[in-house]
Parts: sequence; structure tokens; C-alpha cells
Amino acid sequence: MNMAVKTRAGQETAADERTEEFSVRQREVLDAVLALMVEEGDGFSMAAVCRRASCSKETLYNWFGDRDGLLTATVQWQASKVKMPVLPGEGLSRVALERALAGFAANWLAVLTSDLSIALNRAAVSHAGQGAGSGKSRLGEIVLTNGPDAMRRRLDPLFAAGRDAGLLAFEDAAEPFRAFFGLAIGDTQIRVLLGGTVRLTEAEREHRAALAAKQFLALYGT
Amino acid sequence: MNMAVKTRAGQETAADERTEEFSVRQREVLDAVLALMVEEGDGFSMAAVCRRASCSKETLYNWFGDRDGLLTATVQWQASKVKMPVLPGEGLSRVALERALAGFAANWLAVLTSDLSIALNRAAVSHAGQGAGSGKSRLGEIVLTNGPDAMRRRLDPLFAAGRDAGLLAFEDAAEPFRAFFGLAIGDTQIRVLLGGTVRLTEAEREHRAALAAKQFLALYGT
DNA sequence: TTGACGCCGTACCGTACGGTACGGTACAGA
DNA sequence: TCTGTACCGTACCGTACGGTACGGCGTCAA
Repeated sequence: MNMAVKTRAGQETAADERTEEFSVRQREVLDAVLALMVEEGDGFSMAAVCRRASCSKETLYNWFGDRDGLLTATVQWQASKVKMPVLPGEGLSRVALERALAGFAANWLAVLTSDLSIALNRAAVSHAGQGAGSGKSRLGEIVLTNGPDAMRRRLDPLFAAGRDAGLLAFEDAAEPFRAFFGLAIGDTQIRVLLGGTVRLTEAEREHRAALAAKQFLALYGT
Repeated sequence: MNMAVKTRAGQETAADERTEEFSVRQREVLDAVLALMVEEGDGFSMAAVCRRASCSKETLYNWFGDRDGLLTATVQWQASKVKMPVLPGEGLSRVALERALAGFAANWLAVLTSDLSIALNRAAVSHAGQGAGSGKSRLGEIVLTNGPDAMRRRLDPLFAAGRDAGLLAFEDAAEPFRAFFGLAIGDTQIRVLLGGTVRLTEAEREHRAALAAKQFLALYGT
């Protein structure tokens, strides 16, 4: 066990969203894992990873400790790659706000329905249920931090700025986020996770995102 | 392989929501599986089921064919137990509509955050990602049919009745469902599935449900 | 040149688990 | 009483896979 991770730079201290620093070779391996997860979901074997990445098991275990470590590193590596659209801060106007929200929603929909996101979310959901105490494998936690939580950390300041600018009105600070999340995502995520054949086109995403932004402003706009 | 299932009454022909007819003893076994899934998630062993239900492996395989068959039967058995609140049909008023929606949302939130639903959804999500062609194991399909789809089959007529009564206005028939789903559920389901510590009290569920109903009517009411 | 090091490839070990086989028991019907 | 059936309990088999050990090879520094 011994939590090896020799070559890896970052420690595992609550580094959920900090960009881990992996060597080039390590990133190749992690990308191979990502590809495998898209193809076979969780449940890929370590041997398959070695075959795919042309590396040895020994190296794998030296670098990542055990299977859970590899999985965790993979999720963190992918999380570090996701980029979110920039949100305006100062000098908000109503149209700027609506555009920002629509753009954000469209991007988020695209991410959530991507094969990669689906595979990772599935893995995280699976692991969240194993082992009652859920001892190790903080996969769910990591995905949560880089998913809904990250989304909220980006949106809440925007909502606050909107209220300061007199564009929005709400009491409970948690309310607008939940409403916007619901309007934008709806049942899309659970459908794709359950394997429903949901293939959103770019146009559909834009349409839904625009609608969500409009409806959100109808509810919380002044 | 031979798809045994000797004693079982119903056939597996698209019986996703029809109440399967299991013998009393079989239902005991399936309840044991449900309990195990709550405790250990998917990944319980067949031996554990036998221990829990005091039955033999041979019987298990005679009845359910293989592990996937047992899992499928369990999900169907649980689905057949879920009851949804009755929705009004004729003589709708605005307040009746709002009450119905709030009640429906509150009930749905309670179901989604129950340990049993979480365990089953997790299992279905996991299995939806295994085996690229997703050959067997229609777990995701079943949960989808008895989850969001069932919800929608109940709500759509209500929305249509509301429109007929002049209480609602919408173009796309799919729109109000998605909006209501989003407003009611928000990010709650994905959070619980990912293991986030979300413990909604009865009061919180009622509050959110009432808010969702109110907001829905603000968007689609006349 | 030599040695240390990091890594690949592969063989190997232990175990957990899905699935099968079989003996033993209770019971129902002839 | 005999016979068939349905089931329990358990021993057993085959395999897949996580994890380890080891030999060989290229590289780099002394």
C-alpha cells in the first residue's frame, strides 16, 4: 500500500481541483485510461491499461499505488483539463447577463453529454456506492467538486453581481443556482448516465441554454 | 445460458413496468437483494444473497438464470412497488394544479433521496456503462422507464389538461416537463448519486416542491 | 567502462467470485 | 409406502484480475 506515488509532484492533500503535475509519460498513461473508460467504462483491467499505454504493471503501481490511485489520478487529470467560459464581472447589463448565462449553460450541456464526462461520472457514481463506509476512493467527492460545486462557485458571484447591479432579486443565495442548474440541465444528465440515447446537437444545446437563461431571468430578474 | 427462469410467471418481453408476478419466496429473496444493495451497493456476491435469504445458489440460478437476471428481477420487483400520487384530471383550477404539482414534486424528491432509490440508480448507472454494446443487462432502460419516463407519462396529461383549461400555455409539449423536472430536482439527484451528504428533511422537500410549483406556474401559467 | 536507475514485458501468485454438482430433507400425490 | 419434486447447504471448478517479482534493455553520469 504505502501510498507510493514517487514521481508525482502534488500531494494528495485536498488537491481536488488544483492541477496535478504529472510527467509527460504519466499523462500519456492517464489519457490511455480515459480512452479505456470511454470504451469499457469502469471495470477495465490494469493489464488493459498496460497494453494500451505500453507500460508495465510495475510502473503503474509505482506511480499510482493501486487501482484506486490510478482512477483518482485519472479523474483529477481530466478535471484539470476542463476549462469553463469566462463570466463577466463588472458593468453588468441585462443582455450581458442573459448572454453569459446562456453561454455557460450551452457549454455545460456540451460537457455533460460528452462521452468522457459520462464515463467519469458513471465511474464516480459506481464507486460512491461501494463499501458502506466508502473508505477510500474519493471519486464522487472529486467529481462533485469539479462538477456542480465548480459550476456554483463560478455562478454565485455572477448572481451576486447581478443583484448588486439591481438586475436580480432573491433571498436565499442557494436558490438561483439550483433553479438555473435545473432549468439548464433538466433530466438530461440522469438520462445520459442511465444510457438513454440522448444525442443533443449543437443547435439543441444552444436552444435549451437560451431558454434556460430566459426563464431564469423571468423568475429572478427585476 | 438458456434463459431459464422456470417458475417465474411473466416473460421478459418489454415488461419494464408491468408488475412481475413472483412467488412469495421469490419476493423474499428479491427483498434480501434490495437490502444488500442498500448496504453494499452493486457488487454483492451471489453467496451473500444466499446467506441473507437462506436459499441455495442452485435455486437462485434456477429462478433467475444468472446474476444479471437476478439484478433485473430485483429492479423490476422494486419498480412494481413504487406508487405515485394521484393527479387530478377534470375540473382543474389554478390552485388545484399548483397543489398537485407541489405534492408530486415533494413525493418525487422523497423517492429520489431514499437509500433504495439511490442504490438502484447507482447500479443502473454502473451497468449502463459496461460492455460497449451494452449487450444484456437492460437495467438502465428499466430504471429510465420507471423513473423519468414514468414521471413524464403522469405529468404530460396534467399539463395538457391545464392547457385545455386555459391555465397553462406552451408550444413544445416536451418543454414543461423538462422545466418542472429541473425546478423540482435541480442538482439533488446527481449530488446524492455522487455520495454528497444531502439529507433533505420533510420540511425542506415541501419547501422546494412548493417553490418549484410556484416557479413553474410563473413560467407557464397564463 | 561501469554501475545505478527507470522502465518494459512477462511470468507468477493468491484470492474472490460466478456458476455447477451433488447429497440430504421435506412434502405432495399415487 | 414409494416416487418425484422442490429446495437447502456445501463443496467444488474455472477463471479473471489485482498485485508482485524478475530478467532485460536503454540512458546517463562518473
